[in-house]
Amino acid sequence: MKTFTFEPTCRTGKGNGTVVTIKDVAREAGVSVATVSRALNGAASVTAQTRRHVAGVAARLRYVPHGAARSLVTRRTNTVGALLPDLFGEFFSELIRGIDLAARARGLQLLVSSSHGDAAEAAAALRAMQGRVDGLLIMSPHVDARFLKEHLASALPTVLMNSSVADKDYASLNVDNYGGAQAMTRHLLAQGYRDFAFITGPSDNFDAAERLKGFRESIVASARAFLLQGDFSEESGYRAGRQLAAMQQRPQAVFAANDMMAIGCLFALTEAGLRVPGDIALAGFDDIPIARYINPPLTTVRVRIADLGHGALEHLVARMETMDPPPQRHTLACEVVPRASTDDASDARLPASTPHRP
Amino acid sequence: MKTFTFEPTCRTGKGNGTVVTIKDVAREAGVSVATVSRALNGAASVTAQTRRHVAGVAARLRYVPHGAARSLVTRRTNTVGALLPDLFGEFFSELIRGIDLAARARGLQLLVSSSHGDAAEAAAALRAMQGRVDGLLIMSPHVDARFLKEHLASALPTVLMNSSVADKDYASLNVDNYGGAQAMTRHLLAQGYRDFAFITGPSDNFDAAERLKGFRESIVASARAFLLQGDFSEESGYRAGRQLAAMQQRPQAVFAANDMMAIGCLFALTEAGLRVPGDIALAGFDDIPIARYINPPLTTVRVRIADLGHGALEHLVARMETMDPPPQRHTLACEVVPRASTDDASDARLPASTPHRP
DNA sequence: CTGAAAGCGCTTACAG
DNA sequence: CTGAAAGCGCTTACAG
Repeated sequence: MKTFTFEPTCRTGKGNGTVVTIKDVAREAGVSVATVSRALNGAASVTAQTRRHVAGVAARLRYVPHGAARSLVTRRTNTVGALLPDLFGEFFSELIRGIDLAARARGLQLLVSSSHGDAAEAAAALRAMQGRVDGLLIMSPHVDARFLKEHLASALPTVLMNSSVADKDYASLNVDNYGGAQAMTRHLLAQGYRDFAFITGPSDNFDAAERLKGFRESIVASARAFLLQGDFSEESGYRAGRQLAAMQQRPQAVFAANDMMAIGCLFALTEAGLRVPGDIALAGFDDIPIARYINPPLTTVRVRIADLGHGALEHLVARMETMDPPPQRHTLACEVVPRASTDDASDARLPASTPHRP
Repeated sequence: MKTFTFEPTCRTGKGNGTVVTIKDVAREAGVSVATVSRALNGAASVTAQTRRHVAGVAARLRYVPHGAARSLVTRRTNTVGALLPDLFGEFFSELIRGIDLAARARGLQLLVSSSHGDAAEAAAALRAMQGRVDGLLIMSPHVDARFLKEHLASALPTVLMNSSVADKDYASLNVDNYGGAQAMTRHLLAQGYRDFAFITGPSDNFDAAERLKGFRESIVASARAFLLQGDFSEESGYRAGRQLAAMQQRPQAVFAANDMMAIGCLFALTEAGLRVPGDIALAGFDDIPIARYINPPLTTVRVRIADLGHGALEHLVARMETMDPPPQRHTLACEVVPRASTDDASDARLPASTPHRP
C-alpha cells in the first residue's frame, strides 16, 4: 500500500501488468529479500509463521520468480534441450512424448529444436541452446564426433540418441537396429523364405545402415538377396514395389528398412494385382501405428520409441548429477511383431481384412 | 595467454571444460567487456577491425553467451512457451511442428510442456513457464477465463488455441469445428443420406461440443438423427459401432466427431459383417494420416493442424511486438475430404481396396 | 532465525 | 569508437 508519489513504474501496483519482483514481496511482507527467497524456496531456517506470511503476500501479488535471474546465480536452468532433425510423423511425436514425460517427472522443462537441414543449421541450433540448458539430448544425422568437439561445450552433459558417434567421450542411447533387423531376417528364414529383396533407407542414415547390416549378416548361405535403394519415404517404397512387380523372377519376401516404405511398396504390389503375402511377403521396421491398420496388417519390428526418449532423458539426468563416470553407450532392444503380411495363417489379421456377411 | 599463477579456476584454460565468460574474451582480446558485447551483438559503433578481432577470440575460446545473464538485462528470453494437454498422436505432432517451424523462422526457441491431467497441473506448468518465456501458446481443456485471470500474469502475451474462452481479454486462434461439422453434414445430406447417427466426443471438450453443434444445427427437418456417446478414443468408436451393428433399424450414415472413433466404429461394423459404405456410410473429422490408408478410405473433415500451430505463433509474435491492439479472435477454416467410406463410386478409393489378378 | 552485502554474466546509458 | 560503472532479479555465505 505504500505507494510513492513519484515512483516512475508502479511496482507494487496491483492494477496494471508491471512485473512484480522479490523486492516488492519483501517490502509488502516487511522482511528482507533474503528472507523472501528462503521462505519461498523452502529453506529449513525460516519460521513456519514467516513462511506462511511471505507465501501469502507472494500469492496476493502474483509474484513469479524471474527465471533468468535465478538461473544466473544458481547456475541451473532446470531445463534440458532436445535437438532433433525433424518433428514430422509418429516417430518424433513418440520420442518427444517419452522425453517430455520423463522430464516432467524430474521437474525439468523441455526446450525443443528441430528442422536442421544441414550441419550449419544444426550448429546454430546447438549454439542457441547452450547457455540455456543444463543438459542436451541430440539426434541428428549431421552430428559426428568432430562436429561435437567443435560446437559443443565439453562441460555440458549430453546424451546422443540413435547416433553413429562411437567416440568414448560421448554418452548415447541407441535403438538396436542391427539386432532388430537380424531378428526379422531370422524370423523370415524360419518361415521358410529363401529369396529376398531388401529396400534400404537413405545411404547417409545410421539407422538405415545398421538395419541393412543386420539383414546382410543374417542371410544364410542357402538364401539369396538383392537390394533396392530407398530413402525411408513412402514414395521410394512405392517405386521399389513397382520394380518388384515388373520382375519376372520375383523374390519370395521383401524386407523394407522402415514401415513407410513397406506401405508404399504394398500399394505398388496390390496395384499390380499381386497378393501379399500370397504372392510375395512383406515386412517393415518401426511398428508405426498405421502398420496395424493397413490391409494386410504389416509384420514389422517394434521399436519402443517413447522408451528411447524416456531412457535418454534418464541417462542425461544421471550425467547431469555426476559427470564423473565415463560416458556410457546403451542399447534399447526391439522385437519382431508377426502379422499377416508375412503369413496367411497368422492370427494377427484384423477382422477388417476378412469381411463376410453374417 | 596471460595466465595468472594462482587463479583458482582456470577461466581462459582451453584445456578443461570451465565456462568461458565475456570477461575472458575481453581479457584475451585486450578490450573492455562492453566492446566485446557490442562487437558480438553487431552494434554499429564498433570498428570492423575490432569486431573481427573480438569475434576471432570468442570463436577460439568457444565463448557462448550465458542466456540467463542476457535475459536478465534485456528482459527478453527469445523463447515462447507452448502449454499443451498432451503430446500423444498425430494431432500434437503436427501442431508442434507448425509451431516449431514458425518459431524457427522468427529466431525463437520453443519450450514445451504437456500432460496436464487437471487444472492444478496446468497451473503449475503455467507458473513454471512464466518468467522464462516472452509469450505463451496455450491449449488446455482445463483453462477458462477465470483460470487465466488467476494464474496468468496479464503482461505476458498469450494466444489460446482451440479454446472455449471467449473473454475479450484473450487472443485466440480456433479451428472452425462448427463450420467443418456443418459442411460435412451438408455434404452427407447432398449425397442423399437422411438417417444419421452422430458419435460425440468427450462432453467437456470444446472441439467436441462445436462439432456436435455444427452437426445438430445443419440437420434439415426431413432428416433424422440420434447421438451415441463417445470420448474421442478408438475404443469408444468401436463400442458405438457394436451398438449400431446390433440395431435392427440402422441409420444410413454415421458421423463420428473424430477419425479415431470413426476407425474404431469401422472395425466394429466390418467385424459384424456390414459393408461400408454399402450397408452404412461413415465419416470422421480431423483427416489424420491413417484416414487415407484404411479400407475403405475415410471421408473426413481436414483440419490443417500445422497451420493452426503456425498461425497461433504468428499471432503471438504480433502480440509480443505490440500489446496495444485489443486481443483478437481468429478462426481457421477446414474442408470436407470426400472418400470412399461415404460413396461407393468415389474415385478416392485406394487401389488397395480393389485387388485383382492381372 | 534474519538481514546486509556481494556477486552471478551480461547490456547500456553516460562520458570521453 | 571505446571504457567504467550501474544495474537487471535473484541466492547465499557471512555475521549477528
